[in-house]
Amino acid sequence: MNYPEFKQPLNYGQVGTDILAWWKQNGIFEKSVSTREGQPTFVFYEGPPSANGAPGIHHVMARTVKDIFCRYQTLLGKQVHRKGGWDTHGLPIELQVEKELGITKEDIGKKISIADYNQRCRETVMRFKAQWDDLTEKMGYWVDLDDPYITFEPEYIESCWALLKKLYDKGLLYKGYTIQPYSPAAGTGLSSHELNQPGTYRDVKDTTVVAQFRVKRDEKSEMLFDNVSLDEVPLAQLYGDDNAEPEVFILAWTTTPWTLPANTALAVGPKIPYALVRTFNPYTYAPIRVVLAEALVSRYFSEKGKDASFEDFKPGDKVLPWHLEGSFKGSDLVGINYERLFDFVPFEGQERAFRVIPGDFVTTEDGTGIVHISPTFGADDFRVAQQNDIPALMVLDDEGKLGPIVDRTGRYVKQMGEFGGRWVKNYDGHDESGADYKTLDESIVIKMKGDGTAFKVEKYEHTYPHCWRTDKPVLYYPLDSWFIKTTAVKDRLIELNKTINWKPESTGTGRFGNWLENLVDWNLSRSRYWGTPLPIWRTQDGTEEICIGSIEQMKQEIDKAVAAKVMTHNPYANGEKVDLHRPYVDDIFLVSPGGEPMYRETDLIDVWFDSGAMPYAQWHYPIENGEKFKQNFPADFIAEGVDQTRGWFFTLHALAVMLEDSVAFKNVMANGLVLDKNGNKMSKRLGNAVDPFATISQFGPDATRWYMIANAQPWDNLKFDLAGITEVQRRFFGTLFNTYSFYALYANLDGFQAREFDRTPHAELGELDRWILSKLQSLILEVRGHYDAYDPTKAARAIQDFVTDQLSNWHVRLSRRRFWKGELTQDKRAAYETLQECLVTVSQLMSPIAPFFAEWLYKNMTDGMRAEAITNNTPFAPESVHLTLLVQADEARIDKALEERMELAQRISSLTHSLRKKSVLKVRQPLQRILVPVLNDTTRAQVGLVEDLICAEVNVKHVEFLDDTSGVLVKSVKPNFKRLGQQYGPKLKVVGARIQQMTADEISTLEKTGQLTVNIDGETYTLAPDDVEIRTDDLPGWLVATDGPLTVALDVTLTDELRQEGVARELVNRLQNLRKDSGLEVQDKIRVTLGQQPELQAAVLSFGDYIRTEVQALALDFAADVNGGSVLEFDDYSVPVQLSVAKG
RNA sequence: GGGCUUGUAGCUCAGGUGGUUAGAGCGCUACACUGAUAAUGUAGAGGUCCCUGGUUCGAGUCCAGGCAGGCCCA
Repeated sequence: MNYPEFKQPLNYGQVGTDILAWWKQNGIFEKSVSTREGQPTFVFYEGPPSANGAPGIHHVMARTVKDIFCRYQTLLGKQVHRKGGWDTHGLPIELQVEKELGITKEDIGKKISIADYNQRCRETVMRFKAQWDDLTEKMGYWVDLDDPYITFEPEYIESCWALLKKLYDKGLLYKGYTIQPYSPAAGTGLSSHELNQPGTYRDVKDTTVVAQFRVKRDEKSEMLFDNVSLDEVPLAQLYGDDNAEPEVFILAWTTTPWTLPANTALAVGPKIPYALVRTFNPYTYAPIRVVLAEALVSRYFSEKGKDASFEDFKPGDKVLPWHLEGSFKGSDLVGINYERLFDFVPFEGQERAFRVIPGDFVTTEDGTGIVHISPTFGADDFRVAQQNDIPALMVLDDEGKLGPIVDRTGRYVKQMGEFGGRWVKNYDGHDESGADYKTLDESIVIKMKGDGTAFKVEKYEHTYPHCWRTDKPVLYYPLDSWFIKTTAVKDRLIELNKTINWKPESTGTGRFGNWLENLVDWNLSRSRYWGTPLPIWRTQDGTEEICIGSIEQMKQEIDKAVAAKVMTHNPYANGEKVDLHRPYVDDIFLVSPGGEPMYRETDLIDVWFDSGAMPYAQWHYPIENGEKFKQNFPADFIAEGVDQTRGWFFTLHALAVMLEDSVAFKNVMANGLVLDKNGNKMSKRLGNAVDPFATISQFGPDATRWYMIANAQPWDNLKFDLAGITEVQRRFFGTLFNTYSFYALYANLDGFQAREFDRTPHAELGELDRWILSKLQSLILEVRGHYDAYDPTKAARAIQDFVTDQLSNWHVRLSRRRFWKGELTQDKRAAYETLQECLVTVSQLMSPIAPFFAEWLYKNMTDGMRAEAITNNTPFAPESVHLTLLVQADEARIDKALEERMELAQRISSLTHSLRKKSVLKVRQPLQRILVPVLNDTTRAQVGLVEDLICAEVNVKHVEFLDDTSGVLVKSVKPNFKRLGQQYGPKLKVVGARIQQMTADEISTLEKTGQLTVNIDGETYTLAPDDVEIRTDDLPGWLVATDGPLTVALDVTLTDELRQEGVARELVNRLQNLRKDSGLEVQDKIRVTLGQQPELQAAVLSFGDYIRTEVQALALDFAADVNGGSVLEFDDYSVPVQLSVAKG
């Protein structure tokens, strides 16, 4: 047996495990890399997963995408190394350990030593490694698991240090501050995780104020002044001076009045409309004009006061008269200068501050639509201030350091005049019960009321975060942080990003591009324990510091420190193993050039630095392996979830640009999410998570992968439905399996073994074979194109369509008779060769997506020719499809005309089936002819070439063409709107209507003379043949079916001969069923005896040979009494039958 | 709130540069076909192409504004 045969249905899960075992035994993955030694490389970076949780089905998705392109490039002959990696640091691991130990961050270093704690983290982080490795294998993801990079290893951390030092030496690493949640009572910063603890957000009642910021009149703000409505004479009188104009104020609301002295800017929404309103201050009754969002005017001004008399207004009146004087877009207001509200402390940045700036976070939900910005007390404020070059208001403390106007205990600094030393909130628990007690906020607004800078003061209840330990309100406060100055290379980041091929493109230009446009410096600091420590040591006063770039350098510095008696001894003096984690690095003290001791800055760095450093650190570069690094940088391809856009994708890009002035990757695919079948996020809690292991073992890895890729583009979210896998399995894999089984069954019967080169010359092949081979070449071109463009979905769909619709359902179906009959003729040989070529090529094309099944198919198809191939070193010499070189399309074999006429054959067949159905004539009943109207010779010739195929498919004797000369064609005409529209524009309607009314004579004139002049409403139009589409969709007296320009009529006349042939076919069908039911093998010969029945006997008389050949009967007789056999059921009668196997 | 993205049949998805009658598969119904077939064929039912405006002779497609879902960021 040349080709293995399998029982239906195939167990696809078993195929997966069998092939996997075979791969392992034969080291196929290793060979897929080693056999490409010396070839051009395709560099792939594995984004390291974290093994502290079990893998989910979405990991199958992400890794399938990675695998596809690595395998594809291997098929193209490139060498693709795939070093695996593990991401091992970070907050999720720490939180998991805290949870398991039942401790909080506060307990670390107290209840548990940092050393023990980090040891726990180290053990926890690889907990699910075995499961991950298992999934990797079972899903067929080829990645090198034997030598992965692990981010907690000393070499890896050392590389990170070396890179940090490079950045430091370039001046890109600096200490600054960010605004973070801070608990003054506890004296500590709070992580967002701590802030998300239940109960931290509580309702509080605060004193709020709408503050008035006085606009400076200058060129920029002139528009707010020059459109005073001068016709309102009484106003001028009211101010007592014809030239006097009320001052203009910008209104801004705050729930934290104590931040107002730190105000340095006001933010408006660029697209928001704003209003200029004339009115009075409700506390001082001074005439004023104010700016606020148009949408919020009604919140501050009553309907009653609208355009009310300004003359009649008296101090003390409840209703403020107001008048709308102008409106502006936020963008018009940007750049306006205003006066500082409080000036307790000197401020050097004066001239750059106190400006109106745009802010993307501004809304008209509450307040005034204008946001007060104090860069030292709000994260948004800080960011937007930085982007607009607005300085923060800082004061010098006793030690000469700059700081905010609030100290770390939560009090105003003493320079704050009458408010100096006061608590911003009640952080010390002082007594608030006195009748005269005023909070700082209250004191401030009272002062503002007097100054005429408060427009509205009210108590307001809102939710505000509180420290989970002290129950005191959180302060957003500037805290020290180390930064990488990514803004310094912003332009280069943007420029190089434009050279990256993003899939989908919008993620690169939109999500990532916009992020780069609004870049702020990368905050590296994390106050945690399990991670890469910041390698910076500083003196107490911060004037001297050193950045360590290697273990060697650290040891040398330690020696210096020992010499200077800063350290007692060098713990690594005798070659002890170095652990660069805390607490060990914290116990190292260095000495400054000035002789001062230096202490390590206690921060860890952002784990994203770890993963972004992977192109370098995976090789322990730049400490060593410079050559290896060069060969593997940058990556040709990476792929991760779209959620990595500002994570891994960014850190890779940022580090590559800063360190190498290069991109880190040339092609990147950002894949979407895997949702449940209802479009909801999968989660263990909801119980809708799909278990990848169960899925793979039930459906096999190939159907799972194929479904995920074929169903939706990888960058779209996938609604994961197991029913979809079943469908893929049945429709695609089932069909492909059946096609193979069919081939194997008959090839084995004939003892046929395909050979690589001894084949029927292409020119000698029949239409059907040349057609499918032409389609196959087209498919190769198409699929290669899709893979090259990183579009695996289109590749999968094209392969699927070819296999099910073209190969199985047309080529094989129409070729069946060629396989059934007799000897191994030249035509039969050609049929085998053609099918063999299609199947092997499909196995190659599909192998990146369905690696196991493709392997199964390839091996079944080619194992029999392997020995010869190896001897001659020909394309099928490799034992695995994944070691082959992807076949090139032979474009000489693409015959578009042939593909077109086969499509005509398919459509005509379909129409004929439809007509049979309408006439209730089963396909088994032969009919004389079908009629096909043709209006040009090309179509006629095309259809003529496939006439035999059509006849066989729809069981008619011939195709008859009807042309103009037949005189029976009825033509109709349809306007060609595209052409007519371009030509006639608005007149298309009347022209189109006129065309649809064309008479047969007019059509004929147009056809013969090439033009037709028509008159519509007195205007003359000359029509050309291209302006219309002429078709014949009616044949009087015939039942017709049409499909676009194609029309088919069926001659339903039945002659006696046709009837008899129909009966003969029925008989064949019954006998074949009987053979099958009796369990006979395909090649068994039989003898048949039938009961006497006139119609059958007549049919056998005429078609005996045909029947005997079909059912492989040596004898076919009638007898009066047939007993003990079966009964054949026909439409109107039953006939007993006796069937026996003919020996010999 | 911002950026990006998705919205077409019960479900999953196609629908270059606008062209009048919007398709496929699955599912459903009916009939047929079947010596490779858990396949296949034919027919039927099933659509406010998310909504509202606009541009145009003509909009699923282009523009503007919304609505709803998703991701990331605040």
